[in-house]
Amino acid sequence: MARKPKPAAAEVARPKGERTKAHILATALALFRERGYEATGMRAIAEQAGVSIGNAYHYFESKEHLVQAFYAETHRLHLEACVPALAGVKPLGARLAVLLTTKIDTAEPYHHLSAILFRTAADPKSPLNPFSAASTPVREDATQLMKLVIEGSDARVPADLASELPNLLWLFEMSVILFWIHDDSAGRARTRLLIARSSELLAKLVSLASFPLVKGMRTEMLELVRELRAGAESSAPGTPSAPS
Amino acid sequence: MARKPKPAAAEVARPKGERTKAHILATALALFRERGYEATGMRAIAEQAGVSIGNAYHYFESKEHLVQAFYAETHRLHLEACVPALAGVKPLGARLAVLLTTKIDTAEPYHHLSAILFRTAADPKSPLNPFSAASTPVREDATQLMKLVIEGSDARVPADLASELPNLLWLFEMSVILFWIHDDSAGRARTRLLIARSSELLAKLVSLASFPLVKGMRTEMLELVRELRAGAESSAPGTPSAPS
DNA sequence: GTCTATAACCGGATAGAC
DNA sequence: GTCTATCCGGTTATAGAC
Repeated sequence: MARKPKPAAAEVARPKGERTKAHILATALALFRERGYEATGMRAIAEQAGVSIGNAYHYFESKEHLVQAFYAETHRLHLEACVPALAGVKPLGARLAVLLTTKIDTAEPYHHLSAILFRTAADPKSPLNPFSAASTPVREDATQLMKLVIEGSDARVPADLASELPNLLWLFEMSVILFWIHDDSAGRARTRLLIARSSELLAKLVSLASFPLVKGMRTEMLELVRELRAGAESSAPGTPSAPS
Repeated sequence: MARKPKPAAAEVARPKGERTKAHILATALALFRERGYEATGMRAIAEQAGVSIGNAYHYFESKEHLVQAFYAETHRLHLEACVPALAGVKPLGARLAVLLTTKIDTAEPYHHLSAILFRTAADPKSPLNPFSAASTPVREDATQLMKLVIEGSDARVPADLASELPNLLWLFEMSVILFWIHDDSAGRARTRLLIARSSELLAKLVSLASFPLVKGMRTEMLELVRELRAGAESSAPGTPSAPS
């Protein structure tokens, strides 16, 4: 019953054609970067990678799935840049600004690719959309990082707000990225202005959340968010909510 | 020098092939509604409309442009439903809810088509994206309606906020529509919940905007919005801004 | 110069053999 | 897992008709 003779040790390290997959992805990203997404055909990718079209489709369901794979990679890059940059920074506003700035800096080489990714955000059926089940791991990673930003700060966050804040700030992050995609100013100056100011504003808002005048609204808003999430049974688990 | 003999009166009414264009659009919308966007081919549209493919492309640059044309039409429907429904309603929150509810009700038959439209919102290059120059007239119409909602209410809005509020609330409207697109609950119950509660919350926020604690933030936020718009020279004139 | 039609193109995606 | 051959549908080139 010895099903797998296993030729030698240390062969588990590269599960067969995993190399091929990584190679195709790397080739695709390079070509996207050089020529742009639209101008790069699947035929060109396959040829450059030294495989056939059919083989490329064996590893990636579609051209857009190549972009999704790239998305996972940029998050890794973001993590590497963001976490060290956060060291020693305590105010919430400043930490938020660090997260967002490192985000747009690490993603800069793929500015136009990000637009492709975001294009699918509105399509409920696409597996690439950030609210879909398929994107859950990436979304979780992103909110996890946001949680680190909050908890590492010296801001006092009320308990009820604390549990939702990472999700709410992730939505804010998505908004900033959407703005960035449309931003063609030199050095993305407009996005940087937006980040600097809105981060401070949001931090101030959080610090004000316990004051009597604002507290009622905070409670109402959080209750709404909870109810909306509760209503999402069959739909995607991660629930988008509106800005307040 | 009589350049145009003008055969008879009332011939200016139908400028030639305008009928054909309208007919193609109507046919396309019907087919989209019956079979869905993806499942409806340009060949099928042309055939059903009794024209050739080439002719269809003479009137509409692309399949997506058919969707843009539909968008203009839904706004007309929205207007017809919204304006009468606003009569007699004075509180800002209620008026906002009326605008949003009539919006999703009139657009309901084209729920999945709206997703197609929104898909392009992230693509800076697409003429269909709501922030683009090509979409300016439609966006203006929408903010104009929002202005009517605000000015017809009994809410007291500070002057500096008043000039920006229509634009800000238009962004809010876009967010609600994005939520609606992803909402597959029965009767769009979750979107209706979102509309009812968030409209009230926003109205409350506006009424609080003059209180000392909040006033500073209001000023800062409005200044940021103005600066962002000022920085948008070469880009689209209508500038998206972040939620606060 | 505005409208209409036919035939091809092009590129993403699939079928099925090896 | 890898390939070749093919499909399919949006789009374009181009020529003729009003």
